[in-house]
Amino acid sequence: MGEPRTKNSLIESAIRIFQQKGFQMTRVSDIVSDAGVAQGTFYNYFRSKEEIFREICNDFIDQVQKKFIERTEHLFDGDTSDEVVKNVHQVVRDLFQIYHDNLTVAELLFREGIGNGGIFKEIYEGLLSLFLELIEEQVEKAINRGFIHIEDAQIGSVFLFGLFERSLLYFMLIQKNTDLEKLERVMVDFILKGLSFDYNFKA
Amino acid sequence: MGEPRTKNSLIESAIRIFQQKGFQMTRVSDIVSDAGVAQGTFYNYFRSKEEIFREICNDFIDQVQKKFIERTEHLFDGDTSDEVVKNVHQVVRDLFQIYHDNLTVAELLFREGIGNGGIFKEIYEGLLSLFLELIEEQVEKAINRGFIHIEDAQIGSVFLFGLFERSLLYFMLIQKNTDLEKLERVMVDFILKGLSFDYNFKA
Amino acid sequence: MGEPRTKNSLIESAIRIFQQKGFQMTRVSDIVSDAGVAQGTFYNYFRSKEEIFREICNDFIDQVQKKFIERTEHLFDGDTSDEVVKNVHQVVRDLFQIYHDNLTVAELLFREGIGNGGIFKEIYEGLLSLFLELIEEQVEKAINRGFIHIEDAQIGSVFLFGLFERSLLYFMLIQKNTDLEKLERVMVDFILKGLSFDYNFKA
Amino acid sequence: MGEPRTKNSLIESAIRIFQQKGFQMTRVSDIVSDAGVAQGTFYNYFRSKEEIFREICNDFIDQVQKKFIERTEHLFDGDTSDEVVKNVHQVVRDLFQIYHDNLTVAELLFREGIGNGGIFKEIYEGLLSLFLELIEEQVEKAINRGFIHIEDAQIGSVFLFGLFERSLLYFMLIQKNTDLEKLERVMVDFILKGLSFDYNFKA
DNA sequence: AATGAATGAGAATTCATTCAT
DNA sequence: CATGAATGAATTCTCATTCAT
Repeated sequence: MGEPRTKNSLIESAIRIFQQKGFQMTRVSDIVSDAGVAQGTFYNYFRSKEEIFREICNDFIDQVQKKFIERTEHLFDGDTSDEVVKNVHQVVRDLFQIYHDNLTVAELLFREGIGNGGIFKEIYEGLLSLFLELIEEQVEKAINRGFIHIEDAQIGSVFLFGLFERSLLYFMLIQKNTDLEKLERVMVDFILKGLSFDYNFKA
Repeated sequence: MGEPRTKNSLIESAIRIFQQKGFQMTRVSDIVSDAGVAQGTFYNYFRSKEEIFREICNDFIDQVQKKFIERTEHLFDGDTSDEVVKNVHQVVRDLFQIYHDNLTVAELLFREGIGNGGIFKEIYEGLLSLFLELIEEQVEKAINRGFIHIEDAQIGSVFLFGLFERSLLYFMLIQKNTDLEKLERVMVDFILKGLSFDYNFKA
Repeated sequence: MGEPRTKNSLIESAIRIFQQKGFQMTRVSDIVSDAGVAQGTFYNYFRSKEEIFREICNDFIDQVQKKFIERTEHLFDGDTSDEVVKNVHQVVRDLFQIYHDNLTVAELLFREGIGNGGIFKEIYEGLLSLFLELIEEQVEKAINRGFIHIEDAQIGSVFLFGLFERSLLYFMLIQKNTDLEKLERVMVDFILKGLSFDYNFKA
Repeated sequence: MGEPRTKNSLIESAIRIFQQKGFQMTRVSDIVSDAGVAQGTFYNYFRSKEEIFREICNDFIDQVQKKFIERTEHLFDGDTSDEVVKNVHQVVRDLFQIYHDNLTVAELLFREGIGNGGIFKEIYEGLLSLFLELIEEQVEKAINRGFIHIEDAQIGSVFLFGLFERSLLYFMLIQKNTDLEKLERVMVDFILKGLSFDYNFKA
């Protein structure tokens, strides 16, 4: 009873190997030998290689989705420009945190989702649309409230998302020594200016 | 002089199938049957499945690389803000054009490059670094000339690249009916404002 | 004294599943899950999957064998044709009964014994020879006593056996609603006439 | 071109091994090593182990079915008892021939069709029903014409079929040295008498 | 006796690549 | 150059059996 040790160690190994070699190139034999169990043991816990991948992603997806919705709702909240700026900072910081806490899986999902021929494209693209919609909604609200100006809210959302996702992964995965506080500061500044934010706005 | 018909038809088929199924999922037999030649014929022209992929990408990479260098060099050229704006527009438009002309291969390289476990990660990441360096150089120059302001040139470059690449692929591949002129306009505006461009600048 | 409950429940489950899926396709895990015990428990009672099958068959075989010998010995007993006819009826009825009482196992053994590649072929073919010998012996005796006439006793025995076994299984398994009394009547009539039985015989 | 040598040798090997070990116990590796080709070669010709089995059976089934229909139609043809007897002989001889010519496959299909858990049960049982129907039809016709007497035509057909199939397989496969002409003679005699055939019949 | 996690040999199938014609 | 049959290494997944608790 309560023997998820084997299962956990399979999951940990799987994450590690998936990240190194990608889903397709990862062999079940790689996972089990990394986990130090027999080939058959794998199939006591997962029906297939795909299933363990889904199981790995699902936690992350649920969490990210929930937090993203939660945070993004308040992206441009505030009655004065100062409050709004503070809020944007807060949201960006929170999203940084989510990614940071789940960096490995985030990368995994990102790569497999973008990568061709994947069964995971659909998962990833589902998330992507959701995020874009949420962002667009906030951008539109802010446009209506009159303190940001951009010709097309949807285009703006794609800019925000691309800028955010790409740089996060770049600075968290490739250029790892980056000062995240600075990144946040520069990002918020860039975004707000890009959106022609009215820094003197008062409700 | 013109490549033999057979080789071209293999390349065309390969591009089509790679794009549909991705590199890993594409079988040499898919390519040859699409091209209407025998299995063995493939190996008269390409040493391996990988080689045809590289050959497909190389043209695109060479071209993109050359044009990117060429164009980017003039990103912020100009003695007045009007001239600079015009130039940025020009560069963005040219890059749009390159992507547009090579959309299929661009997507291919993008997906395989991002996708995990690729032999193509290295190709893609090489390009990425090159582009980031080139952009950073221009951004730095513009900062020094005093008409844009951003705390960190490298971070800014990553923003520019992420924003540009992500939205291009989004609007060219997923939301295909987008008005590209509008996209260009909104993008240039967003970028320049995001970079605190001095719209009244005069050399 | 009574077998332990667990063993019996394993045997019952095994019979059910073997009949549904056949020996090869039945997994030990099917049996144990049907019986509601753990995988390991199976091996406290049976050394292997094969062993439980043998054990299931053995009871039936012993019984059938014993009764078959017992009955067949008296197949054509009797001093008048009436007595002989009555006896043949009795034997046929008894054999019907044995099959009827053990229909599931009879089918199991029949199918696995006929079916190729079986370890059970040998068991089944052993039974088959025994039966054929016993029948032949009786047929020969009857020929010698002069009230049936057939050119070759062995061939006749195979006819009797084929006719009997095939129709029993057909009418008990496939066309289940058949009137068994009628079947008996028609069968005895067919057999005796086929064997040129002398209906006016008197010792 | 015209290289069915490999395919034929695979089929021959498959028949041999299937017969020895049965479908389930036969490994594709057994077949290819018997045929002297590589494992992969098998899959150039057959999609699966099941497919080669079906392909093997189909020829036989088609042939048997066609001839069985053809022959059985004339089972009790004739205007005098002599003619009818001659015809029955002819039909039995023809069916013997069909089985004899395809003995290996006939056995294969018989065993796999009877055997439990098979995908081939359905094929076999389809054939069985067809045959039973055809025989029954003839028996009924003969009853109506008044020269055979049996209480139930269906039961009689099952007797005929069981007797025929079982003894053929017994004497062709197990007791191989049997005199087939004698078998035919004894069988026709047994059948006709069993059916209370009127040996003095005239239309 | 009962448990059920762990085992690992073995099976089917795929597919890039070779090579004789 | 073109062909396409042959190859066989590699991979996923199954399941009877074992054994420590």
